[in-house]
Amino acid sequence: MDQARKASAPVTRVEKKQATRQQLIAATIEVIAADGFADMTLAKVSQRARVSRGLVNFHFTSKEQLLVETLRSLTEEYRDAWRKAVAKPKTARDKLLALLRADFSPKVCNRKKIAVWYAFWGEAKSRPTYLDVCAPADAAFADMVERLCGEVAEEGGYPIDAALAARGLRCMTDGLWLELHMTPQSFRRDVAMRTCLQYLAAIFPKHFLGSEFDHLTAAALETEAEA
Amino acid sequence: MDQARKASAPVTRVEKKQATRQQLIAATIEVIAADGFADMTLAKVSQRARVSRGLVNFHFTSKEQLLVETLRSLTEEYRDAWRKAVAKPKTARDKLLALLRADFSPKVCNRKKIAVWYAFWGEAKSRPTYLDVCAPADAAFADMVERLCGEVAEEGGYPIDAALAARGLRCMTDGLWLELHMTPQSFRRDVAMRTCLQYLAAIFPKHFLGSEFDHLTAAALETEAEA
DNA sequence: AAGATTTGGCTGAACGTTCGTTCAATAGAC
DNA sequence: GTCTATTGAACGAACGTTCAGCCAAATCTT
Repeated sequence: MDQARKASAPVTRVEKKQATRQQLIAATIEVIAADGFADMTLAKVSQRARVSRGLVNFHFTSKEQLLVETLRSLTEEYRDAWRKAVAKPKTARDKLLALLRADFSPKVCNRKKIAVWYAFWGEAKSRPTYLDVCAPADAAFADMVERLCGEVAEEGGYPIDAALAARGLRCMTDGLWLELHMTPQSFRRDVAMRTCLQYLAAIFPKHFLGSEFDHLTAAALETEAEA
Repeated sequence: MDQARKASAPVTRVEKKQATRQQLIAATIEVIAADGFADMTLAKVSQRARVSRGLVNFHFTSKEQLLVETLRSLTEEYRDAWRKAVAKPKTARDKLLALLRADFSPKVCNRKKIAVWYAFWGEAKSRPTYLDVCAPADAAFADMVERLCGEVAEEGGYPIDAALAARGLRCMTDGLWLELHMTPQSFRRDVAMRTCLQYLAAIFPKHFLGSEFDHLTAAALETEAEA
């Protein structure tokens, strides 16, 4: 039954439906990144997705739900990224490094998606639905960072508060995302990584004080695929 | 000519005009904090400011300019706050501490105003006018933090990159603001302060490793005047 | 000093536009 | 032939903006 189908060309109806649905979400991300949350319009979304004006209300019950599903898509992509990153390494130290690398990887950390994240965050207080979508994932991420910092702290016997250290690291990465959003010309991935690494090296010197800095100027971090 | 006038009751026409202008900006902040940027409406603003519907277009040429002036007001208030904080202490160490205390003071760091900040940041990419308003002030703040970190680093002869340390501190405070915005129930001023202080103590141990932590649990930090 | 006149902040209704949503008609996959 | 994803026109609501009129403060006149 299951023939060999490429992901590029959906043939069955349910596949096609799911494809256009994803297409609409992708178009929503592009429109928000380009025009902002307030000027995001279903007409613009349908135009960018190359579909008719009324199709959005067929796939999504309302504009609001399209936005919720867009945020859900972003949240899941981010969660999958850091879960995959943290799965490979063995030690807590290397897991933390992988987490940072994932946080600044071009797939999740590019101007377009950061703009959409901040657009949603800007509306978060007035629309609790958005919080319901991403809060569990954010809490899971915070737990993971705190657990890893706790392990490293225990290993090294550092006289610091691991919860505070984890909070500081999370907030620092969020702030670095903000720098990419507001002053992209002054943002560089390797600088962002080194900023976090200097912090980690200061609180966990035995684990992070080393030649790690040299690796991160490598060209691998500089490839900026804004797709 | 100049009679003794209280600031509470403007009598002359120009005073009254300036007062209602400020009233409209204050109402704008409240509406954005309550309903979000996308649902902010001139009707809501005029209703909250207790003025008629068409008055906004008398004081401001358009809705867009009302928003720009609101952001300008917010930016100047924040700039004045950290300038005043940094003026009193003598040493770079104490100036940094005062900067942090100002950053988390209830006057600038409360749910309402943080929500408005993030609302504007969410629209920053698509409306460069907003960036023009706050970019100079942000740059001045960044310069100040970097200068102070540089002084402390030189004093202590710490083997770290002062620019990276300053960037890390700025991003950490921005991220802590985001925490207040997204998960206000898990935010506490003293915890935010301690998060930053643990960072400073780690990179500048001779300057910030001390009994500073105890002070910050004082009730003075806990007074949350969300006005 | 007091009335007369001008000035300017302020009102609220009206207008034109834009947006989200609905729905009958259509075309292509099953 | 049936079902369903898709179209595009149409509708109603909501929004930003405009404007003629109003009233009190400021200025001028006597």
